[in-house]
Amino acid sequence: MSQKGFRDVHLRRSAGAQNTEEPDRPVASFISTYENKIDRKGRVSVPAAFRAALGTEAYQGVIAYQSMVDPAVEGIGRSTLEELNRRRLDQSLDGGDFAQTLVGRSDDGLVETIMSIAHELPFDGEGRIILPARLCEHAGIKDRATFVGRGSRFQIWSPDRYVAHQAAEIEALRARLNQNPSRDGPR
Amino acid sequence: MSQKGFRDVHLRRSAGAQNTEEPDRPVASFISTYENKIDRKGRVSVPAAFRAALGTEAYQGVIAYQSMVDPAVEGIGRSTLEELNRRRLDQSLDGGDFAQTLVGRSDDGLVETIMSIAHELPFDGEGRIILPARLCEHAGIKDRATFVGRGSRFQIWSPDRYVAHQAAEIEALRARLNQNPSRDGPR
DNA sequence: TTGACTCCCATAAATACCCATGATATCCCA
DNA sequence: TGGGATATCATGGGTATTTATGGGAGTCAA
Repeated sequence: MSQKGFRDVHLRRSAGAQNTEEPDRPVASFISTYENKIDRKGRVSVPAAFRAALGTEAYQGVIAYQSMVDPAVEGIGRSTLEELNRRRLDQSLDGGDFAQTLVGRSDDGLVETIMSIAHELPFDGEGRIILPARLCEHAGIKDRATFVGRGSRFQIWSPDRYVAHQAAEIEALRARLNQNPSRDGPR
Repeated sequence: MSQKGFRDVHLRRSAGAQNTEEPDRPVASFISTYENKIDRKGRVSVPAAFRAALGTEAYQGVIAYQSMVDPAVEGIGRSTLEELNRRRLDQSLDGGDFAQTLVGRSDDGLVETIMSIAHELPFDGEGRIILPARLCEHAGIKDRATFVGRGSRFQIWSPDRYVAHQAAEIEALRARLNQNPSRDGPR
C-alpha cells in the first residue's frame, strides 16, 4: 500500500510533529534507551525517537566514534560535528592564524582527533546504520545494541555491559545525592 | 551512461539523498580514516567520502604538501587554499600593510613556503591521485596510504606510522578528558 | 622509441536502494 | 467507548550502484 509515503515521513520528521521549521539551533535531545537487533548484514535500526531528534538535518545519518571514557560508542548528529569544524576553521582564519589552518598546529588537537576517529554512518531507507567493526570491538557489541540517550548525544552499548554499567551509574548517583542532599540537586 | 554518471554522483551524496542544494558554507569536512592501496602506476584512490566533502569545486583534485609537524602529507581542497589567500590579502590590505602585499612578510613566511611546496593533484576519472615521490618519501609511504580526516583538511600517512601515532593521539585525548572531568554531556 | 601521463573500460566486493511483513501503536467514527 | 482501519516501527532479504582497484590503449614530449 502506501509504502512510499511512509518512507518520506520517517526520514524527515514524523508527520504529526509540529515543529517542522527548525530555528537556527537544532539542538538534538536524545532521551531514554532502546535495545535493537543487528541483522546478518550488520545493520541496526537507530531508534525512531533518535532519528526524530536529529530533525531535518541535511545529512541523514549519524556520526559515531569510540568513547574515551566508556566501553561504548558515542553518537551525535552531523550538524554538531560540522558546527565544531566550522567554528574552528573560522576561528583560525579570522584570527589570522593561517598556520593553524594549514598545518593544524593548535592547542586543541581534540577536534582533529575526533574528526579522525569519527565515522559517518548514513541511514538506509529504513533508518538503519552499519556499525564499523572497529567500533563494535571497542564496545563489545555482537548481535544486539543498546541505544542510550545522553541529551545532546547518545551512546551505543553492548546490552550486557550496559545493564551492569547502568546499575553502577545509578548507584553512584544515589550515593552522591545521599551524601550531599542539598548540593547539586538534578533539578 | 555508466561512467559519466560517476562524476556527478560522487561529488554529491548518494543519489537517493534529497538535499542536493549546498547552502552557503562550503566548509569541507574530512571525517574518519581510510586505508587504500597504491597501485604499480603510483595511483591511489582518494576516499569517496573525501571527494564528496570537496563538493562541487571547480578544480577536481586536491592540494597536497608535506606536513610541518608530522611525518605525513597534508591535503586540502583548492577552495580552501583560495579562501586562505583571499583572507590573507584582505587582512594585509585592510591593515594598510602594503609592504606585506608586495614583498611578503617574514613572520608568516610559513604560508608562502607552503604555497611554494604545495602540489596540485588532479583526480583521474576514478577519483585517484598520484602522490609525488617527494611527498611519499617525507611520509614514508610505500604501497599503502592511510587517509586521515582532520576536519577542514586531511592527512595522508604511512599505515604503519599512523597506527602508532593514532594510539598516542587517543591516549593524550583520554588523559586530557580524565583530568578535566566535564564528563557526561547532559550538563 | 621510451617514458610519464591521461583516458577509458573491466571486475569483485562493499554498499545503497527497494520492497515486504509482522507486531504495535494510533486514529477514527459509529 | 469499542474495535476495525490505518500508520509506524523494527526487521528481513533481493537487487542495483558505487567503490576501490587493475590494466590496456592513446597522447605528448624529449
